[in-house]
Order: sequence, then C-alpha cells, then structure tokens
Amino acid sequence: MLWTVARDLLGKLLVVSPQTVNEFREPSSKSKAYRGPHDRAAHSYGGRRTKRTETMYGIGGTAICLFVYGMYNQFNVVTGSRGNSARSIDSRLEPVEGDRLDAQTSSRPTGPKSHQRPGKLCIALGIDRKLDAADLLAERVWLEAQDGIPRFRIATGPRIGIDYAEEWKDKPWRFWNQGQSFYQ
DNA sequence: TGTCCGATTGGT
DNA sequence: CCAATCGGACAG
Repeated sequence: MLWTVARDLLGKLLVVSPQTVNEFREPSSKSKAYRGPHDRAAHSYGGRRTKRTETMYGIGGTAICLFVYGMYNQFNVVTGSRGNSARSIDSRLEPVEGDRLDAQTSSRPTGPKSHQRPGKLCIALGIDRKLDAADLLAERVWLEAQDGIPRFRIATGPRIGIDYAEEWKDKPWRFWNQGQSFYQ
C-alpha cells in the first residue's frame, strides 16, 4: 500500500552522492503519502499529466524533484507501477550528529530545525530539479536501510498545508518517528 | 499573454 | 497571521 511505503521510509538514510566534496547522509524522520489521481491534495489529482507531474507516472523507485512556492525544491519518491502510479511520497529528514549541513545553508543562522524540512533539506543536500526522475537504484541518490523503527514509535496524523483538499485533507497519511522528530 | 495559486518557510 | 517569490497551469 501507498502509506506502507511512506511509513517504511522512516529511518531510511537518504544519500546524495554528487561529484561535490561532501556526501550528506540523512535519516528520514517524517514522510507523507499522496494517493495519485484520486487524492485532491496530490499534484496529479484528476490524472493531471504535465511536464511537472510526469515523473509521478513513472515506475516506483524513482525520485521526483519539484519546484514549489517559487522558492524551494522538494524531494519525493514515486511508488507503484508504471502508468498506474501518479503517487509520491514526500519525506523530511533530520540531521545526523556531526553532519555538515550548516555549511551549506550559509548566511542565516542555522539550528537543528532549519534544514530538516523539505525545502531547506533540498538546499542542504544540493537537491534540485536535475535529480528529477533519478533512479533510486542508481548512483546519484538513494535510500539506505538503518536500524528499524519499532512500530509503536511511528505516529500518524493528517497532512499539513492542503486545506483545499476537501475530504482528503483529513487522511492520516503523515508519518513521523516519535523518538526523532521535532515536529508533530 | 495575463492572471492566479501553491506538497514551504520564517518572522509578526 | 502573513509575506516572500516565481514557475506552472490554465483561461482567453
């Protein structure tokens, strides 16, 4: 199921291994699920198929990198089978002890919260649209298993920032690791 | 071409 | 609560 994938993303390490000096490794503490064409909150609602959403219709295991709000990039993961898909997961990551994200977010003062959310995360990891449609089984960006998270540690709640989504607004498709996240 | 809006964020 | 900020979607 879609939300099973979202839940399983928790605790995974997102690794972006570009040709740059740093290799950032971040464990996911939060995820959200968007259910393809039916979900009013999904960009692919109604089967909308444009340049921007095209990647969502690809095969599961592909990255989607979207530009949102004129300011931020967002990293998502496609789930489901080709054509059928139109589904994605959005993840939030927390810094690991000793990481070097602060160096990337530069000018502003940075605390642990400043780069854990999707927009700042992409800045920190250097994720942009160039990674759109990247194969997560290849060598640019991938997910690695870590220690599992006990099921009782995983909380769920409604997704945020989608007030327009009508009855889909209340679906409990946001997941987070209670032992790890700053936000609930 | 013009207008409207957003899967965000940080500051009032 | 609200502004920042601009590409994408869509109407015309």
